[in-house]
Amino acid sequence: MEGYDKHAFEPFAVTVDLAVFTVRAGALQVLLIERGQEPYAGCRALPGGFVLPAESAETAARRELAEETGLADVSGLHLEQLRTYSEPERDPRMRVVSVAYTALLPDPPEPRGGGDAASAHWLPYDGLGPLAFDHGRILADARERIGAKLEYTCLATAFCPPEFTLGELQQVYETVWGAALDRPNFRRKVLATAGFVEPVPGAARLTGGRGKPAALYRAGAATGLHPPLLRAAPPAPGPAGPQDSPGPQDPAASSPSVSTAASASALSSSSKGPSS
Amino acid sequence: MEGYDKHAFEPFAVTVDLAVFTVRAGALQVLLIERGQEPYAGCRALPGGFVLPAESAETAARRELAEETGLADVSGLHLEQLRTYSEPERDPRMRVVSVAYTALLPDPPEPRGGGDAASAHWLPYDGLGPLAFDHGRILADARERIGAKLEYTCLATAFCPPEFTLGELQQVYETVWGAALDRPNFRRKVLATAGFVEPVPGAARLTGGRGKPAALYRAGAATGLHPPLLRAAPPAPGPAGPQDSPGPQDPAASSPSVSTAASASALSSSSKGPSS
DNA sequence: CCAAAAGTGTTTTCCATACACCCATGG
DNA sequence: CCATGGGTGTATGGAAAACACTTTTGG
Repeated sequence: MEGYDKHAFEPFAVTVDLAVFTVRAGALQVLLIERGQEPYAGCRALPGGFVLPAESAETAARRELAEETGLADVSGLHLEQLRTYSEPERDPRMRVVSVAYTALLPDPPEPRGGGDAASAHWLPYDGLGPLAFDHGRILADARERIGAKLEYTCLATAFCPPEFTLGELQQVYETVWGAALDRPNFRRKVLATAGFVEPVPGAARLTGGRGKPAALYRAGAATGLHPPLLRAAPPAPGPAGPQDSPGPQDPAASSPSVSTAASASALSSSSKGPSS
Repeated sequence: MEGYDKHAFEPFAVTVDLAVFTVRAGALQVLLIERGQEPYAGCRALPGGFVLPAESAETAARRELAEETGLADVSGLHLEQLRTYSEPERDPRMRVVSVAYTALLPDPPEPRGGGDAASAHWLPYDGLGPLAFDHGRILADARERIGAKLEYTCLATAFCPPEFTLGELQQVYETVWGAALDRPNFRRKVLATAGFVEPVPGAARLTGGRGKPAALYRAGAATGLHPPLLRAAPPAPGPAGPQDSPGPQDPAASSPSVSTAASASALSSSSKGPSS
């Protein structure tokens, strides 16, 4: 195993797959493309592409993110490695090892990308049908991780524009967790955590309609939340599980290795009413 | 990017690297090999090897784990994907993308592997010198993850033999976190968390010497800890950071992409007194 | 004036901490 | 009988959940 030989191994293709999320219209939405080519033609799939010889997977992911979203500047967006998927049969054509990334965007991104031939669409996460390859599992893994990271990191601000109200931040939590939070307590918790958010010197802003204008905040310098902001009890280990949050789709299944054991509980939109 | 062509890309080698930890003699120890070949010859490195054409990275990691530890049965050991390292220059010879895994072993594993030519050794994590390639960073990432996961998962039992005492479990926490815990409170917390540990019907056991015999426990079915078992405040965000836990070595650096902003705080062994 | 959303205050409950203390064993 | 480690009990402080209440806007 120490003897390197460029031809001792079959060529592996290395790609990146992107699970790009945003919160809009009170729903968690995902950026998906529709495949044209044959393996899974017509199916929805995660955006992605090859890692070029001179770039890291991280660089490739950010490049693809720019191409697929059509955004000019993606340097400020949250992009984070999820994990790597390497099952030998995950692509029927050849051996493809894919490094999956999760990206988080604030609400107002361009609805569809323009860089590529395959058009990308924002679709609500709940009620998605099966995806191409093992992308359903990748997406489910990404979604689970986001929900978990909201508990103990300041990640939620990545879903918000540069300046936001605490109400918007709370909506991010409520949308991702699928549970209502007590506003006074949420407020206290966020403000008590040093470096989570910081007030903007400017004045207050209307919320778009009736209601008292809300103060504006910026994301702070902190990345971790100590102590964490806990939700009820998502990982119901075994019995007696009154499921709450939308356990949305369970497309290309496979059992997660770490296993939260809490599988889907279809209570969102029972059948798929997607493109409306 | 949709047009597949087996020759459109330069061949990537895909490998696995293993960060294998154990707790022995009150210290966190790591399994390392000493390189014979030239790039970084004589340097310590993580065990690892190529992913074979027909296997997944996970399978390759478990195979390497068996080879390097010399253990006959590694099926019960905790093995978990850490992340993938893909910087173009991480191996001077060619393009190597490496999927890193973290493995946790109970105390009494064979001290060194026998499968491979390169002999593996257990070495205390604190006070290590620089490692080959970017393995120093990989190891640091793995170590950080372990410390964090002890807080909100039942991972600690992976460091323990099939049957263990609460004192042993507590020692795992204290060793990994580098902080003393209050025994009565630790005990209550662990026993109050359903599914963390379960008592063994058999009788009590001596602790090896003086002291009251301790009850034996087994790992339970739960994977997550709700609520978590928090330590003091590891990620000091920016200013005014009275560092506590040993920020051990910071070998082959590079700035982490996700960045906890809290970089190493050399207070363990001030300078590097490595190979002693 | 009413609805809706922001923001403040208060009470209650629970949990983590910090101890004091008893039990069982080896020397 | 004393040191050592296992195990139990208990008081106290602080934070989180629950909820009543005021403020400020638009219709």
